[in-house]
Amino acid sequence: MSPNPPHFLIIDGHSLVFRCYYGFPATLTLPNGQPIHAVYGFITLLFKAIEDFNPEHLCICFDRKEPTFRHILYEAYKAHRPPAPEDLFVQVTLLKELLEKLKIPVLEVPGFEADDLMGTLSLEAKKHHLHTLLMTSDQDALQLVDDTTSVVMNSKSSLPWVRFTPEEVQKKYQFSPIQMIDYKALRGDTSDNIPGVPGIGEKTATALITQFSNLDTVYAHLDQVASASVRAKLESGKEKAFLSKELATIHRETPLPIPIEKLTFQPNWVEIVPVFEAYQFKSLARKYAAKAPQQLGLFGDAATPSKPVAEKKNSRNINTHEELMPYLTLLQAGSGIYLDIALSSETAMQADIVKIGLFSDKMGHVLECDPMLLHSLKPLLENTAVPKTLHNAKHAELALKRVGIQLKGVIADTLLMGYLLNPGSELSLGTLLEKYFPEKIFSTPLASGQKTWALAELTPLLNMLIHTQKMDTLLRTIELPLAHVLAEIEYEGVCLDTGYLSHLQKEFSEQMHLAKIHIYELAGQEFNVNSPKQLSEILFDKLKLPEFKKTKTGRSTDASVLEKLAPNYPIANWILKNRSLEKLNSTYVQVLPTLLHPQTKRIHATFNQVVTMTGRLSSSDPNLQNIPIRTEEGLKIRKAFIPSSPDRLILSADYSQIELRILAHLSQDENMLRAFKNKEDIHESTAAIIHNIPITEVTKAQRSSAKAVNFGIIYGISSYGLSENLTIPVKDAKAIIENYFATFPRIQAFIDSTLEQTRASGEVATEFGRIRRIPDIRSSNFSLRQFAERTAVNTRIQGTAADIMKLAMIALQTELEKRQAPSKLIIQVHDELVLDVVSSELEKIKNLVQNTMENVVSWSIPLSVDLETGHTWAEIG
DNA sequence: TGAATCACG
DNA sequence: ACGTACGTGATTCAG
Repeated sequence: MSPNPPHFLIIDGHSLVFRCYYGFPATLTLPNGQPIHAVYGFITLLFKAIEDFNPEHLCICFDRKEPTFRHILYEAYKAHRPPAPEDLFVQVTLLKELLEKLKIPVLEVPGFEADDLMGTLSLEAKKHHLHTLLMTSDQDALQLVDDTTSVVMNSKSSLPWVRFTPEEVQKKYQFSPIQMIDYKALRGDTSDNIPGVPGIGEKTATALITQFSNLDTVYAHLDQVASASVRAKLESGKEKAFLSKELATIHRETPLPIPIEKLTFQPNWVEIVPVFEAYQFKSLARKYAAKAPQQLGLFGDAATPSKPVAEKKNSRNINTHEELMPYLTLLQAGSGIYLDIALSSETAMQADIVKIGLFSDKMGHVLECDPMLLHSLKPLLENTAVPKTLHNAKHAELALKRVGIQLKGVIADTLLMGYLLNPGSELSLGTLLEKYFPEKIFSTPLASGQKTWALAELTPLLNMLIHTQKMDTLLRTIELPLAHVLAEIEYEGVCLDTGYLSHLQKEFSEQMHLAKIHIYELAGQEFNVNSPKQLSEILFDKLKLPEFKKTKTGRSTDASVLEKLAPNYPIANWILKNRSLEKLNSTYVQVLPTLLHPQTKRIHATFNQVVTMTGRLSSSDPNLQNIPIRTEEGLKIRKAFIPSSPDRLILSADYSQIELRILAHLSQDENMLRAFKNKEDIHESTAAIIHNIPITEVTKAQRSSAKAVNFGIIYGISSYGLSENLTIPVKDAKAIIENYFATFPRIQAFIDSTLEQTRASGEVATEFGRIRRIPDIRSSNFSLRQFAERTAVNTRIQGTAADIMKLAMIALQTELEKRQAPSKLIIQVHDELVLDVVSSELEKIKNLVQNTMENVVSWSIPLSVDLETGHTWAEIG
């Protein structure tokens, strides 16, 4: 697909080759043994980019070894950078040779960096009415972004590239591209050895730029800087700041030895393919050999015509209301549609709908989306009687809901089907198509028109596979309805007390500063406490503290080690303190306010339904399932989560001991069943039974050890694991476990029969028929087999609990909708549901939530739910 | 990008 | 004799 205005693709050669050097396996070599993986990676990505962006102009820029004006300005520029590996240097030379053979324009100018060339070329491009794409992973280039210039970076996710427009830069960094320079001037850049203002970090720099907009204004209004310490740092670092600004500024007046008109590239495959073959780039040679006689086509290899090629003839674009109406009438009366809602970005809460693909009765259509057209589709999309099949209906539902359309009639979702059939694997539509129809040929990524066709191909097969594995009920009564519940939760979002968070930020920073003073004092020097490597050198080499634990690469400094050191060495305590604050600060305090949605001013996390191996949900951007609760400091973060208005409250409802209750039900252990029926404290009862004493005589230590064993059972117990957890000798742990199984023989039997079934079938299933394959259960490798055994036991319990929670969520959401209750579900944390409740209906909602959650199944044990209400999520009562 | 670390259930 | 608790996601450093 060619973008509308002609494009100029400019590549930062060293940046890309550096990435490829680390990003591609170093196994590829020339016949003489010379590694060539970085060259191969570079060429692969280059041609991928040419395919994706179809640029009219192209140029690869390289740095030169001669000093630049920056070195003259500042001796230390790029000084502390560790030298690149020798082998990388050789590959750069090989790459330049290859580029010459391929007739790809290369540009380098002595005394200037690739950045300066890119800046100059992009400016030049404007005069020629070209849009510029700068491909680099160097953040410095972001300062060049404007309305006709964007930066393209490699991405690990499903999309190969991320494109930064001015809006994207603003979103990510909170300031405009040009302010990037002022930001760097303050903050510095360790990798280039740009000093910045000493003591000013990422956070302060961002705050200053947001307040004052640029460096000059900061210094013109120093008196307005709130913090006295920051003001002092700015004053003493003024010279460095302005020097840094010069160093960070890309020079856009580089003399160009070649006119821009000459920097073009039209691939001549007949010439290029033999070059690939000579370098033994076999897959590239094969890929482009097919294209040698013709230009790049939508469906790739034309020598093997297959269904999509035929389908394409049946596909047409609809662009006007008049074209759409007769077709709509047909669809309303038809047997159902395959639907693809294409969005402008991955995040459905922010993206615009750009295209809609429809496929029915072997006819495919793609609508270029505008608000009018979308409105015409509303009756069809909201019609429950028109069955719809999508890939990721939750995503589509969310995007449509934002434009006032409530998607209804979803009867199948290939994403959810793929997940049930293969939890834990990659599930994009293209991947599924490749997996289930390896013989079909299609372009990657799938074009809009192909997506609905892929849905139509995949759905019958996936349905059949779901049916043969007896997961129809699981799909239709749990996963499909849950997708709707999650869409509602994500759409609703959560409110945040940002004023409180910025106050917390100050508090944490002060405490961290204090902790660092003590650490440096005790260590006798300053160092990066966040670097496990530097820390272990200080602790174990310099201070000669005892070593307790190793990691793959060195000596562990994790919390368990530091806790062992703490009684004798105060530095360990300060490090622990600093670490936990650093964690809370960087993961939550700093990040949460930046994730507020620009319109709703709420946090809209994603609740992912297709990630885990066990059937649990996961949450991301942000992860709302690991908001702190266990420590006093952590709990302060939970206080930032507040109801959406003053007349509302946060209601939290959590299942009490759901996993142990499931264990009691599955094992039918009489003692455990009785304890739950009698509403006893399960860990205390366990201790009483183990020691054969009355419950009233159980000591705290006995209870806590019984608790560890109970958890151990859920995790698939091992004597070593228990010994680590209780910090006791392995043989003591072993004795405890043996005694436990002697006392609870049914639990031993439950584990044994789980393993037996798993060994027989190679898979384990929850009570609702969710399947996880455990091939390693038959492994001859002891360690793998043991791991598989623990996994099998745990999955049966954890997965069943996840299924129960999902059922409860669906039942609850259904009832809330039926009542048109203003109270909303906002968060799920595995065994806990959080609601934003209108105070006036609090009692009604509390009853509803408790009854729904407790009665979702009627098994041998009662389910029990604890409710708590508060003005924040921190359970302040 | 992988390893180490740590937040949650 | 083996070598470790189960399931997630985010941040940081360093290559």
